[in-house]
Amino acid sequence: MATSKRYYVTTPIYYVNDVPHIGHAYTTLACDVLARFKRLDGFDVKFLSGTDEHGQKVEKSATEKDIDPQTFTDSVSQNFRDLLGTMNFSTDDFIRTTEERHKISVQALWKRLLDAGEIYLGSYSGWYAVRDEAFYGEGELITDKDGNKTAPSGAAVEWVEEPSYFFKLSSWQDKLLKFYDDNPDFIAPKSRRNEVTSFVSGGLMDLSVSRTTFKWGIPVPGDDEHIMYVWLDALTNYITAVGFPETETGEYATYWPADLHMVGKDILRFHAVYWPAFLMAAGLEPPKRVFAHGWWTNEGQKISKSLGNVIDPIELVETYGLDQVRYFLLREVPFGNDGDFSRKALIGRMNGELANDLGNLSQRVLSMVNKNCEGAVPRHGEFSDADNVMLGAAHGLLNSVREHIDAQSFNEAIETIWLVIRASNAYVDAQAPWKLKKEDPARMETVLYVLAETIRHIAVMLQSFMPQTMERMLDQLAISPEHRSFEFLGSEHALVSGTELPKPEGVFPRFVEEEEGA
RNA sequence: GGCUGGGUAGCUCAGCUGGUUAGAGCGCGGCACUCAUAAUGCCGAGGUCGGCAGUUCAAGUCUGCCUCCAGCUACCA
Repeated sequence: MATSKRYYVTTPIYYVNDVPHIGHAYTTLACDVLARFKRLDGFDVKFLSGTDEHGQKVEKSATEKDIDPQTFTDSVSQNFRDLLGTMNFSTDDFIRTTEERHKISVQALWKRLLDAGEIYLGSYSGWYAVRDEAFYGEGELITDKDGNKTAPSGAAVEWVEEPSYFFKLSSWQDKLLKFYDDNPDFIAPKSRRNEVTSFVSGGLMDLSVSRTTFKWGIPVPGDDEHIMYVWLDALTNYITAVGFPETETGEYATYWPADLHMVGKDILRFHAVYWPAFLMAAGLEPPKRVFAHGWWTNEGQKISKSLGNVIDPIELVETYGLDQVRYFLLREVPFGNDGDFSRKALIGRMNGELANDLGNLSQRVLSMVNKNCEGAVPRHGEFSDADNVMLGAAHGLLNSVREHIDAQSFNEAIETIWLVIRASNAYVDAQAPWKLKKEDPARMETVLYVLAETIRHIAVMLQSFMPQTMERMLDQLAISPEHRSFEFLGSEHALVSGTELPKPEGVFPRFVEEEEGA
C-alpha cells in the first residue's frame, strides 16, 4: 500500500576509478534539490547515491598499487562519500556494488532472467586491442597503408572469441518502443528521447552480459568462470537499495518503481534501453523516468584530464561558498543543456542575484524592521491592492515552482522565484517605507509586514537549492525549524506580529575579486 | 553519409495551435531614490528573427531548398 506521496530518486553509481569532479557534484546536486524539495512538500523520499566498484579497470588499478581490490575500492569509494558532505547532499543511502546485499540482488536478478529464458550462453567475439584493453567495432577500425586493421588509437587489433552469456535484447525492440510510446515522459529532455527511440528503432543486438577475462565482479550463479558484465551489475543497484530480491514488502514495495534516475547524457542508453529491458524481462516494473543532463565546459573549453582543466568542486566551494556554487550550477544553464562554467559568470550570479537582488532585499527590509519596529514582526492594517498583489505573488510561488521542479527545470524554478524577488524590490521602492516612517508609521509597518511575509515565502521556496543560507534567512525571521515546510506557506501560517526578531545580518556577501596582477 | 535538435538585440536565451509597435536577464546610456551589501527602482538604446523561394489577407511562428553549429549512429566505465 504505497502512498502516492513517496519519491525515489537516484544518482548513477560513480565509477571509483574516477576522481570526484564537477560532473559528479552536478548530477548529485540536481537529485539533492529534488529530494529536499519533495521532503518539504510532504513526500516520503528515498535519495540514493553510491559507487560502482567492479570491473577490469578497478582490478588493474588495485594490482598496480599492489593491494587487493576490496581495500582499494574501500579507499576510493570514500572520496565520493566525502563529496556528499562537502556539497551538503542529503542522501538517504549510499550503495556500493561490492556489498553483499548487492551481490545477492544481482544474482537473484540473473536467475530471474535465466528462468525467463532471457539469457543464453554464446560466444563474444570482436576486434580486441591488447594495448588498449578494449574491443572495437568493425566501423571504428582504421586500415593502415599496409592493409592491416588497427584501433583508432593505432594499436594493433586481433579477432578474439570468448564464451559469454547474452541477454536477448534483440527481442525487446518492439516492447521498448511501445513502452516509450505509452510513457512519453520516460526519457527527458525530449531531444534525448528522440535519440533513444531512433536508436532502438534501428534494431537491437543481443547484449553480452558476462566476461571470463577478469575476476573482480559478481560471478554468474552456477558458472563461476563468468563474471557479470558491468551494466547488469551496475544498473541493478537501484533495486538492490530498496531490498531486492524481496519485492512484496519493505522498501521495494514502497519505493519501486523509482520516480527518477538522474544520469549524464553519456550513460542514457544504458538507463533508457538496457535497464527497462532487463527489468521487464525479469517481470519487474521499469523506472518512471530517466533524465539525461548535459556537460560543463570550463571557460569555454572542453574539460578533460589531459587538458588539466578538471573542475574540483571542493575548491569551488572553498573559494565561492557552498550555496553560491549550488545556486550557480542550477541557475546558469537550462537543465539538460550543456553549460559553460566561468568565474565571471559565477561571480556575476553571486553579486547580481544573490547579493544584490536577494541578499540586499532581505537586509534592507529586516534592518528597517529592526530599527523601526522594535525588532519584532511588524503589525499590519488593512492590505492595499499593491499589498495583495505582492502577497499573491508570494503565495503563488509554490504551485509554479513545483511544476518546474517536477519537470526538472531548475533554472525556470529559480527564475520564477526571482520574478518575485525583483517584484519585491520594486514594491519597496514604490511604497518607500522610509518616507512612511515620517508620514504614516502604521502604513510603514504594514508594508514591512508584507515584505517580511514575502521574504518568508521566498526563503522557504529556496531551501532546497541553498539549504544553509536559507536556514539563516529563516532564522532571521524567527521561523522555527518545524515550520519551514511547504504546508506552512500561505496566509494561514503567516508571520505573527510582535514576534521578536534577531538582529539581521547579510547572508550573501558580495564577492570582491582579489587584485590580479603583478 | 543517415537521423534529431538548433541558428532571434553585444552576450545568454524566451517566444503555445501563424495575426496589432519581436521579449527577458546581463552588459551599455540616462533619470529617480537613499531603507539597504557603492545596493534598489524607472526609462532608453531600433535586432533584414542564418540565407533564398513559396503558401496565406497575414510568417521568427507553416512548406521546400541552401548554409552553419551541436548531439546520436551500441558493449568505454
